[in-house]
Amino acid sequence: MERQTRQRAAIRAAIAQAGRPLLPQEVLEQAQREVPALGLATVYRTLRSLSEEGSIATVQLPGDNVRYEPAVSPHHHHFQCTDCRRVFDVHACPGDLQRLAPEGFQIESHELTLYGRCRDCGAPGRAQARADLPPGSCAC
Amino acid sequence: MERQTRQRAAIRAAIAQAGRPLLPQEVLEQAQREVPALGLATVYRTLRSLSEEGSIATVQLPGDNVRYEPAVSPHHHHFQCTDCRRVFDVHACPGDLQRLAPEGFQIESHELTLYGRCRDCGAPGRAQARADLPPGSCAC
DNA sequence: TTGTATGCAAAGCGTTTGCAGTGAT
DNA sequence: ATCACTGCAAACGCTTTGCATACAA
Repeated sequence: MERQTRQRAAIRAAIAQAGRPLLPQEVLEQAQREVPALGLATVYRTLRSLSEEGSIATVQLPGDNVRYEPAVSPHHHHFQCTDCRRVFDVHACPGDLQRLAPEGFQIESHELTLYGRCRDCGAPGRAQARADLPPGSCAC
Repeated sequence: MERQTRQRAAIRAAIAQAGRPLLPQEVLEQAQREVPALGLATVYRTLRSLSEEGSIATVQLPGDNVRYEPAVSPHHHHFQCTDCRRVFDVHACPGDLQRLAPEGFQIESHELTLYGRCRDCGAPGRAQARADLPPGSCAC
């Protein structure tokens, strides 16, 4: 059975209070304010077990490391800022994606990631967007 | 300037003839049938330069390693079979995604990945889907 | 007391880089 | 003859694992 430890509580709290999906390293830094001796291996082990028990959800963005967020929202997508790289929840969904599938392909689920400028970073100016994010710009 | 080598030709050919996005390791194995002494580092370096010059495109699926495909289609998405893990192009796009963004967020591009059963694998039966793919099933 | 959880360090895995030798121009 | 390209091995960043210790239960 699971044991209640200071480390586990700190990790839970870090994710619950972040307001956005966190990288394991970010979870570590946040949780260390509570438990300074906390190790990264413990963070990874705890994130895995919390994820398996359904307490937290993984956020997988194309070409980026896994992030974790509270497992509250039923279905949503994500927005990543091309400038500050932070990730935000998007509580909307295009819906009806089965129509996009080729003949004979049955869709069970989907992942959508939006890229652009977040509210803080504003429109692209002298500080241009990092070039190492997915292109995919289209007029759709 | 760029030089034409057997290695580069073999790598180009591997991607051009694959018919689906390939992992670097798959590119290596295919290209080694032409140039047995080919090294993985050369594959990575060549994939990068071909990608930068626009000859090939990167395919980044959430939580999976980068794949490469010919840079032909202008804008499309991908379908990954939850059974055989293969990736297929989807030449369709939901479009008009700006409406999904929160106030103040400007969308520049997007990535969409569809998951389900490909034509070959059919509906889920006794051979159940691998559990290590993104969930995200919804009624949208 | 018992055994899970922890911290540290080492190992894995995919990818990148340093360097000397190879080969296209 | 140049100098970009190649192969090998070492280095890297992120994640996982081995092992002895710490601490909930």
